[in-house]
Amino acid sequence: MTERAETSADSDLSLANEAETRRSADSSERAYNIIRKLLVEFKLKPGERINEVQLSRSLGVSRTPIREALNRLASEGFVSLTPNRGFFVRSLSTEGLLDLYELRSIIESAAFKLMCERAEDSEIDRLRQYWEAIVDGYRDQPPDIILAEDEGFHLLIAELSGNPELVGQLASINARIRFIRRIQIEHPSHDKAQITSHSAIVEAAVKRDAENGAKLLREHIEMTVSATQQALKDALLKVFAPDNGADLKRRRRARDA
Amino acid sequence: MTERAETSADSDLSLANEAETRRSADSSERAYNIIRKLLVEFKLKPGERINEVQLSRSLGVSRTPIREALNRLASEGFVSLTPNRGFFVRSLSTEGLLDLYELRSIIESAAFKLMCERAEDSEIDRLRQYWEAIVDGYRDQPPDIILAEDEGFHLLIAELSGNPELVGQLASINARIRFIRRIQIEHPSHDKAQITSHSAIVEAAVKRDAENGAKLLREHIEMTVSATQQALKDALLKVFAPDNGADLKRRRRARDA
DNA sequence: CGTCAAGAAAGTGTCGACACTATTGCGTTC
DNA sequence: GAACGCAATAGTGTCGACACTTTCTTGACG
Repeated sequence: MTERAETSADSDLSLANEAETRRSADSSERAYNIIRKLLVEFKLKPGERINEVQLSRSLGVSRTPIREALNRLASEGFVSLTPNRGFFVRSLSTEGLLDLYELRSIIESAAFKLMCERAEDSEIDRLRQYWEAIVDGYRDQPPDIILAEDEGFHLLIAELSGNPELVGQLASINARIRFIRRIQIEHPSHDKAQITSHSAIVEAAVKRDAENGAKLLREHIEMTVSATQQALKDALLKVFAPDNGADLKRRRRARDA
Repeated sequence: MTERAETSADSDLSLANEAETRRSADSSERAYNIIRKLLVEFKLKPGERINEVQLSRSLGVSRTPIREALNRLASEGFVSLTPNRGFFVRSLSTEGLLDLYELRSIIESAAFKLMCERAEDSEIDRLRQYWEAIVDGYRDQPPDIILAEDEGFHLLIAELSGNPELVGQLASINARIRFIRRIQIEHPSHDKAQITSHSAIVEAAVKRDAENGAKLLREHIEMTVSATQQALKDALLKVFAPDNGADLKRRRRARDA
């Protein structure tokens, strides 16, 4: 069932981020990317136990790189490890997602303030340029591109804060909520508001209006949260009831610690 | 040199935290704790390459659990992995430390605000009780206890924020700066200010004065930063020049990306 | 005397195998 | 017929070995 992971998955996945520790095109790295993709696309379902042997067979490598990848994913919060029972897919319950968005909001607004204090004028201008370069065709891009551009925008703010730890944190959060953001982006209702938000944020940055910009960011992120809840329900429904979307009452999955 | 890791290290290390994924008393977990202890105590020196075979010999296990532990530590930022060259101890340069403290400050003040908004009265009271229970003997405890109590205090605030992601982040940050905090605690100059800080923070919590409490926390943390810089210098000196503390000019270590 | 190259040594990345733990299925007993 | 325990199965945790890469050593050449 989880067999036959698409083998072309190792290339296009790491769109944007991960300012962390880098690796090469090892088996281990490849496994990490593929498994993470399986996770964010719900090919591996929330709450499910991960069978290392199956995975190693379907990826064509031994269990060692699989386990290394899973350990890494456990540190990043994608999966959890119960001692002699194995790795489990951590189900992002609704609250879990909201917690993540809240953390993101905290970090981003803090990053914005720091950027206002510290960044060079030329750097602020880079942010402006970045946004202006993509704003025109923004709505017309495919979802993956929109997502990458959006993440890039926010990551750039984090970078201009001058604190690499913030960048790392944000990148890690992004990876965990990427799947839901992609779903959201496909609800076209949101794009317009997103564009005006970003423009307003850039404007605040140019003025170095830390308070207002931070507030805009908070609102920008929190605005998406309600839509997120619906998107999450849709996603879970799609996962647990791929065809018959009828009896959604009985689907009481997504229970997590 | 790094041989003979103290074998009694697996018990007392995990003082406080790690609300993350849990494991058992596996070899892997044991290795993780021991290696992390070696790292925070500078037994493994910043910038140094970590020899897996040596480590596995000195811990009496094979390389597999060693590598799992190192992967975990890499995700947490303690070490870095260069593809075919191995794991390296990430040297916490001065800026790196300041970045971490800044992140900590951001998260803690945000947590305080959220706690003020959300926590039950009884929970706030738990914070008050926690602090009152330890404040009397605070100064007289051994450093490790003081450190654990201090971390516990701040972690409790994070818990009362109601956002487990904040707890996890803070726990992870704590682990990375623990070594320097321990050194700081041994400079007795600081205790007094710390005690009054904590008391003031509790007071603000009881009044649910989010703004003031967050400000106090920021100051409380930033206050330690200048002391931290000196403490870091001392620590590095001790590490790289264990006996002859004379020519500190030539020690140009702690260079990091 | 310094530079470079080839070979030797050391070290990482991955594998298959085995021991031990958890789980499942079956038969026994009340 | 249900609960319990026991055996069989499935799955994780760890090991030692080997291939391949990097690093060090040695020796030849300019």
